[in-house]
Amino acid sequence: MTKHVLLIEDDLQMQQLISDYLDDFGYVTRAFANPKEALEHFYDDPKAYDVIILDLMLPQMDGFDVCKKIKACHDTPIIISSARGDIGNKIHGYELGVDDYLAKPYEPRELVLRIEAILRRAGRTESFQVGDFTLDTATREVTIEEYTVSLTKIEMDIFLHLLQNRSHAVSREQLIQAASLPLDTKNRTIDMHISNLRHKIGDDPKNPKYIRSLWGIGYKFIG
Amino acid sequence: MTKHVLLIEDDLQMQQLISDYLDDFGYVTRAFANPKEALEHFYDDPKAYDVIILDLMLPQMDGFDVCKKIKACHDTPIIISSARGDIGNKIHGYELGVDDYLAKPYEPRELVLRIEAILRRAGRTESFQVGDFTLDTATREVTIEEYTVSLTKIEMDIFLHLLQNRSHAVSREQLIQAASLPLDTKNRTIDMHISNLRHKIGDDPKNPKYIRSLWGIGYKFIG
DNA sequence: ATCAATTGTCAAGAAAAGTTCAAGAAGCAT
DNA sequence: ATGCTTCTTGAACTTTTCTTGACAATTGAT
Repeated sequence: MTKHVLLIEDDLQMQQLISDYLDDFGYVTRAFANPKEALEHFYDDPKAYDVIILDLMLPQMDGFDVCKKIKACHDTPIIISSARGDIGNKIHGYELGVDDYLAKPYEPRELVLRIEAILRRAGRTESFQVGDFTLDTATREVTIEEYTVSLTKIEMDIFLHLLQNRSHAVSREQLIQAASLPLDTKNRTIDMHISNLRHKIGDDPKNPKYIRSLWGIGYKFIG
Repeated sequence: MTKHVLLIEDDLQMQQLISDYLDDFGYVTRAFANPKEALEHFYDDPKAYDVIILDLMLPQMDGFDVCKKIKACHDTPIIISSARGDIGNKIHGYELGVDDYLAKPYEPRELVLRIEAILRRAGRTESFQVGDFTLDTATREVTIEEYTVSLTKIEMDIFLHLLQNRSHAVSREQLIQAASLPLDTKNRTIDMHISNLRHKIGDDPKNPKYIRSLWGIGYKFIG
């Protein structure tokens, strides 16, 4: 299931950078420089976004006000992205129900990690369907035609990443990242997880219905 | 397709380490310790490199200046590699259109991941059309009129090179280079790849629709 | 027409990448 | 601790891809 990010950031270059980066990780980002517009858009469908990234330094409106208004309407996770100088306001942020905090400048990768952490935290009891599968990220159970199996954490992470990029090639490196494994993890390890995963969802590598091996490239979920 | 990396790094040991590591992943790295020389080389052919890795702490020139000059000339992705102490300058970097950051010391593996992410972002040319064909370089699949075949890496490299030079003669030596094969590869090997390729795309050497043999010269893609 | 050079394809074996086993390590719950 | 599950990885095994010699077919030159 593709995750949607609402980005409220007035620095257009920063906006672009983050959008592109998140894009690489399979997120769909909608960005606004103007908080009023962002809020208007948010009100249209408060459940549309999985996480909101909010810059505190905004024109027209105080970032805290934006935060309050969002939280008053729907409990979408918020990550505050603010200049280092505003760090003093950190506590303040948490009081508003902010879920995480990043001081600029930060590494785009760091942001992705935070988002993932929050989504994992927030992704309670949420079960959704993709193709033949019904996945429950909370219990890590996958149901396929009346038949339910439980995946391990790593298997679930890998499965989700394959699903998020279905009909696209996914390298082992990407999967290592997606499952937050150490960077020096061997390829064999991924193969093994794929093997176990295939076994659990009843797939056959020689004649794959779901996960296809791409020689010298990685794997792909057949969409 | 081999990716080229321009490495600007004054620590020679670091330079060697990174070069070697990237080499393992199939990148061709050109390294400079001196930013002026690097820039001169860059100006020679600004499109020659797919990504530039730039150390901020350089002799003779400020890293930011290098960055600006590069970006002013051509929008090659830049990854800044800086000592942890310089992190404070990060925001400055973003303003310069830097694409990603790495704080030293870092794992070479991490660098490879960043490069791949950036190339993925930059190389969104993933799927494109040429004549009757739709090629997907990510999955190495070629579609021709509803019919899809997957090529091997070498076949894809050869096919791309033929396509890039369509209606021009291409020698076997060129194809050997294009597919990064050893220089002493026999001609028969290329013929065989061509044969397999023809078979996959449904071409007949005696009556070629796509790949024509040029006696004593090589092959050419009929445009 | 004859001949040498070049090309097409087969088939065999080498090399590379993928799959799985199995054993031990690491993590977790009781 | 103890037992259970999960994770990791080398090694064995399988499959795919690559390479190349062999030989027939084709081409161009004489």
